[in-house]
Amino acid sequence: MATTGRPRDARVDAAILDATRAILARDGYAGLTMDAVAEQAGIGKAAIYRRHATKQEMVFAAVIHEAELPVRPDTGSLAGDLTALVQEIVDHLTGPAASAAVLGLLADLGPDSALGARFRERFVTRELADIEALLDRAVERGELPPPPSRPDATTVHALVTGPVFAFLYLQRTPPDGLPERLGPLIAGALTVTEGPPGP
Amino acid sequence: MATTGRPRDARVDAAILDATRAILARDGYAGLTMDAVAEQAGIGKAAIYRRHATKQEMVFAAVIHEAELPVRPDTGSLAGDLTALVQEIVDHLTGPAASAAVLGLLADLGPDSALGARFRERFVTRELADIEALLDRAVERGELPPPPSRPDATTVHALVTGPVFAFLYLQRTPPDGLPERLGPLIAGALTVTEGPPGP
Amino acid sequence: MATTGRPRDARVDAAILDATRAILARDGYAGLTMDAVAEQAGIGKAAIYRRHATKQEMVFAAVIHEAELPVRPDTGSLAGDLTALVQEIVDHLTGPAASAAVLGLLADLGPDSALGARFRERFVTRELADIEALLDRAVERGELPPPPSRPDATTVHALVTGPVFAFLYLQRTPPDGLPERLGPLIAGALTVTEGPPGP
Amino acid sequence: MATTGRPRDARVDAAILDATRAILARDGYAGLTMDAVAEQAGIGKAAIYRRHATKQEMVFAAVIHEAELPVRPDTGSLAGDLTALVQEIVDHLTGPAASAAVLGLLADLGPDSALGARFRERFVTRELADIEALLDRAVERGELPPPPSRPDATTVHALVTGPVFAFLYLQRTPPDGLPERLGPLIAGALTVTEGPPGP
DNA sequence: AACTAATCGAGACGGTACGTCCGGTCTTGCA
DNA sequence: TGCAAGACCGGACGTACCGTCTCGATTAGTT
Repeated sequence: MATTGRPRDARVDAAILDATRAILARDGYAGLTMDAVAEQAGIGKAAIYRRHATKQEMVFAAVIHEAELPVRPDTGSLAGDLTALVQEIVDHLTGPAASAAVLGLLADLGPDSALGARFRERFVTRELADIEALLDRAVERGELPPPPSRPDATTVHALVTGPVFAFLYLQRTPPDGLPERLGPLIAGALTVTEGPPGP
Repeated sequence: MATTGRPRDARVDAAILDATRAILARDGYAGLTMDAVAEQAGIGKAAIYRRHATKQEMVFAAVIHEAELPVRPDTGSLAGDLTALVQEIVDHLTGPAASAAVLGLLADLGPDSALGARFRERFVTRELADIEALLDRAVERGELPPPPSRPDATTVHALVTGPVFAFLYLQRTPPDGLPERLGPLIAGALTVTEGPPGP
Repeated sequence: MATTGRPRDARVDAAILDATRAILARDGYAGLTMDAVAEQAGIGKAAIYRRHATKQEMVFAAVIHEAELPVRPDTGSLAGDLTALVQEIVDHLTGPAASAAVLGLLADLGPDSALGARFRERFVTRELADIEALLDRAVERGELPPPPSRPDATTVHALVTGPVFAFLYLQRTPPDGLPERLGPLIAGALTVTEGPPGP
Repeated sequence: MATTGRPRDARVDAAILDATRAILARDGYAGLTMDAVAEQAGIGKAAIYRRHATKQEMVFAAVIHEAELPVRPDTGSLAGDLTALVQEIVDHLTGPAASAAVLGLLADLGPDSALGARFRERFVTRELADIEALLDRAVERGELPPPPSRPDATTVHALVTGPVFAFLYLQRTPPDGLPERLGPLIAGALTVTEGPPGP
């Protein structure tokens, strides 16, 4: 049915996402308006809706999808690897656009939407693979027992991302030095699941 | 200035909060409308705004403020106390109305609003006192070193509430057995703050 | 179902219709925007749609329905009565709002709509009664034969309004002196249907 | 500047005008969309705008310009000539496309546009020449006095087209037998311009 | 018993954002 | 250069929601 036609203008794609991020940083998620995005981007609203079915999709694309996940090198220890992981999550969530958007997005998505699934795929599933590798390295180093005693990747994910969320969005604590404090703490939680190491 | 006039009808107070919870459970936070609450409660919108200045205040009152915080008994161990604390938070957040409202509320409140401060007072400050007592008990038992080496209450709060948020709202994992798994894990994190056990 | 509630504000009704007429006079029917009406009237769009289901209904109410039909006195002759009738139609159609709206309204209405029927009721049916009386007076004076030879009221209506439309909207001729010229002409058409009056 | 290049496809011209007429007949003037015309014609929108500067121009071309004006023979009497003229106008305006378009076009054109002038040229100026001839023939026959007493062509034009418009678009009367009734009536109006027959 | 004053359900109010649609222009690749 | 396809900007559409205001009708407490 669709043959060729005029192709989408890549500059328009970029302008939409840039404007979305700028407005998020300036006015927050609640102050983000489709008309404002269109005006700031210098485009028509139809150009937005041609690309993003809903406001949530657009914000997701601007804030979550665009962010490139960096490689996670082996730091030589479980605590170091976890510190690096926390650092990365903190970096993600403290950007001006992301910090304004994440909660609103999470709230709007709900448990059942298709976009909610994609959101979780990005924020959960994809991290889980990295965490799995991180844990395997710790087992090789002897820091953790081999499976099935080895801690669950899902649990580690919750232990890593959860406190970051709590610090940033519940307590609204500034994130300075957070990774360095959280990383070893979580490593401690994982290495001694059967009680404190007595002599 | 204010003499007497007709007193407020307590049944209206209850009807508003009940309707709010019912609609939250049925339609979620995004589907919650002031007109819908009024209709479902069989009252006028003015009666709502006479009691709650904004939609967020109303939801806060219906979901957060109403819930009575239980007493937290001494379970005899740090891990037990933490398990009980996690259990209570999980209970709070898994009710049909609360689970629908918390994220939306958190997003709408933002870092600066007065209601945001009250929300945090409920969810953070008030918990901090209990956590402080919980930690003191652990010091007395010899499970933790005395201050200043004793872990920070804010950190413990983040370690406790954070993973619960992560499981419920990021991973959308069912909360079965969560407290029993999380409690000891966090206790482990606190008892070995000086790094993993040596070789 | 509907009990009392706050009654509609009559000043809002008037503001809407006034704004409609002002914008019609300034920007024409094509330039008439619901947003512009709302802004000019200093009200919200919802207040308009609460009263008028469509733009056409609103224009109809502003331009057609409001106009009060004057009484039509007996001028003593068929030609005089017809001249007065033409004069009145010309007056109706040369107002700044009406002249801008009538054609657009007529076009938008179409043959089948309910509003089209109301439009015709105003512009046709209601005139027909007056024309009937006018013709009866002419029969009494002996200017016209009694029924069934007496001309049809529908035909007279078309002979009266048609040329006015043609002058105003097809030829765009200024309406100066139109009634004085058209009235006797139509009277002539009616009095000699069987050919010119020969001696 | 303009060289040659690929010549325009005459089948495209026809497809556009056919589609325009079909959609006008099916959906009316208000339902006529440029995209719909392009799709129905199986062509691109650019091909339309290469031929017609605006939607109005296109409709004008499809409905007004295409119609070829027939020759108007001498019927031997003023009433006969006028009947034939009315018949022709009725024929023009009762086609499914024309009847849907004329009012909308007239409304969109307004008094000042260039296309409005062309519309009037077709519907007024061009008829005026024929009416002039028609009147001259009547003068030769002795049915009318010679100029300057002879009726004005513009007036005759309004007397002829006006009632047809009124019957078709105001009253929405079926046009059966209209020319036969209107022709003699207008002839009567013209022959007795000095008032009703005395006693 | 009359008065006062705040409440009640109902719903209109101004403002603002939504997502859709259309007119007229521009840009692809193909012919 | 023409052509089909379709993206582009601008702007109006009619709907929905928030928080406020205004009715007439209660419902106490105060005179």
